[in-house]
Parts: sequence; C-alpha cells; structure tokens
Amino acid sequence: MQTDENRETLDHFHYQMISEFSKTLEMFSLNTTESQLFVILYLSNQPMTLDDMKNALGKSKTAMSNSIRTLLDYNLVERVWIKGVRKDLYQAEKDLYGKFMKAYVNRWLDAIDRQKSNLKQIENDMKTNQILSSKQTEYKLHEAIKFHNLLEEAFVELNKK
Amino acid sequence: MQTDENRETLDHFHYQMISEFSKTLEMFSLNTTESQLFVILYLSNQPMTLDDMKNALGKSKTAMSNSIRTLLDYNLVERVWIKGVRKDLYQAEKDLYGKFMKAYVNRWLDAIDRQKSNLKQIENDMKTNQILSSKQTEYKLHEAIKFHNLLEEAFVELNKK
DNA sequence: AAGTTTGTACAGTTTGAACTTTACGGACTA
DNA sequence: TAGTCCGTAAAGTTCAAACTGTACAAACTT
Repeated sequence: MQTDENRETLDHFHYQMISEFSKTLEMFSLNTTESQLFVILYLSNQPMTLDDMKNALGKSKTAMSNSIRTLLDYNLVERVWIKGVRKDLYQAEKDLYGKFMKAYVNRWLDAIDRQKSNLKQIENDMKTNQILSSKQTEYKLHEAIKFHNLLEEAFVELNKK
Repeated sequence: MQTDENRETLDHFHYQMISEFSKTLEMFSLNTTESQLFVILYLSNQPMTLDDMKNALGKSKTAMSNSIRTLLDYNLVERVWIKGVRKDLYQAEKDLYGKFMKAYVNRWLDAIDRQKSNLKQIENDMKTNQILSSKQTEYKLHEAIKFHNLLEEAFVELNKK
C-alpha cells in the first residue's frame, strides 16, 4: 500500500531525475520539452498517451504532439498498440545508450558530410576560377576539409561500439 | 597586383567558406557569431583587432568583444602582442582539430560528470529514504547512471586520439 | 447520420538569446 | 593635467524558438 507521504517523496525523486537526466539529453540537440518527455517515458512502467504526458509535464497537448514526433523521428520512442485503447500510446525505446548514440551520431555525420560537400564544391569552383594570390585561401580551405574528414572519422568510430 | 574583379571573387569565396565552415563549428555549442568569428580569424593571414572583426562581420564591437572572450575561454583563439600596436590582437590557434576536440569534449565531459554526480546523489537519498515500491524507479535511476558512464567512456576515447 | 473523441495544422503570444547603443574606467599621450 | 583611445559593463531592443488556444479532418460510436 502506498501512503500519501510516500507518493509525495517518490514524486520528488521523479522531479529530480527528470530535471537532471534531461540536462544530459539536451546536449544531444534535443530541446527542453523533448528531453523531459523522453525521461518521463523512460521512467514510466506503462506506455503513455498524449494526455498522460500533458499532465505529467503540465504543458499543452500540441507541445506533446510535436515533441513526440521529433522523438519518433530520432527513433528514440516508439508507438505501441494495445487492444481496446483508442488513443496513441508511446514508450521509450530500450537500449538507451545505443539508440541515443545512433540517433545523435547519424545526425551529426549527415550535417558534417553536407558541409564537407559544400566546401569541396567551393574548392572546385576556386580551382576553375584561378584567381591570383588565393594560394593562402586555397590552403586554408583544404585544411578545413581535412578537419571535416577527421571529425567524420571520429564520429564514425563513436558509432561502432 | 590585385584587380577589383579578383578582390570581389575572392571575397565571394570567403563568404562561402565562412558560411559553410561556421555551420560545422556551430555544432560544437558555439553560437553563430562565435563560429563566424573563428572562421574569419582562421582565414586571416594576420592577427586581427576587434575593429577588424567588427568590419569583417558587420556587427558591433561589443559583440566581438564578448564572442572573442568565449573563444579565448575555449582556448580556440589566442591574444598576440606586436610591438607598437596598441589594440589587442587575436589569432586562431593552430591545430584546428586537436584544439576543437579538446575544447568540445572537455566541456561535455564536465557537464556529463556534473549530472552524473547529481544522479548519484539522488540515488543515495533514495536509499536513505527507503520508500516502498520504488524498486522500479531505483532500477531506472541506476540505468541512467550507467548511461552517463558509457557516455563518459565514449567521449574520453574521442579525446585520446 | 449525428455526435464524440483524438491528433495535428495554424495563427497568435510569450520569452530568452543575441545584438546595439550608451556609458565608463583604465591606459596611454601631449 | 586634460584629452584621446580602447575594451567591457549595463541597459534597452529585436527577433526567432517555443508554447498556447482554436479549429478542423479523420476515425470511431451510437
């Protein structure tokens, strides 16, 4: 049986966990709500509906709807179906670390790759254009591309484990 | 000698490089101005003053002053002294990749460690408090701490290279 | 078919980060 | 000593991200 005092203390611990844990998740380019939402789902024993989340975080249903779709995009949360329940149900993916790393690292790699391509394009344009006294710039550009390559290598490595 | 046309085309390439390269730097928790500023310094042959930067980016001197101090904090930029020059001069650190990784990874590790400590504190408090039916929460909390440990390991690894 | 319920699109509002302007103390100069 | 220049602190402004409330389409119920 659960006393009121227990309930309160437990809630208090939940608050603290949400508060601290979500700070870490925010470092993975998730915003505050998305992070808190994930922690809430992570701590919950059962899948939750948008209304559950709304009550848990004290924010609008629209905010929940938007954030949950971001989390779905990142593959950090999944929709589950339970017979007889009409509302959509969501739960946090297992394998916290793996999913996070994958989601995060892949987004990074995509972005780095995009910028690297653009820099290479600039490099080509410069060569075609052959401007005087651009040796210094060409060199720096080349260095910048190398920088992107190193970043890519490091992050690919991070994902392998 | 440099023709006007050359000058313009070169500027155009500079713009593009600043635009693209700074996007990558922004992923390292630098804001737009800090990133652009770093690229400007990186591309420059000589050290620059606050006024030079101001002109290069078309923003206020205060903005430059603030951003440059952030970059100094992160050890991505250094102040240099040249005899006879009264204004402060700054230049980008060499070893682009190494400095960046160090700056970035260390900030991350600091943050992760802080949150891990806080979670551990909560864990202790929970054990002391001994609430009924908190087994589930205790387990999740433990998992969250493990998650932080894995993150730390991964990022420490990233820094070793 | 009419009436609910649920999730999301959209428009308007709030809030905080980033920026600018102004002000000022300290360092140099004549 | 008075005057100038430089960097930064402080206060006010701007703008985009995040949030809310409203409206609506689709799915379901009776």
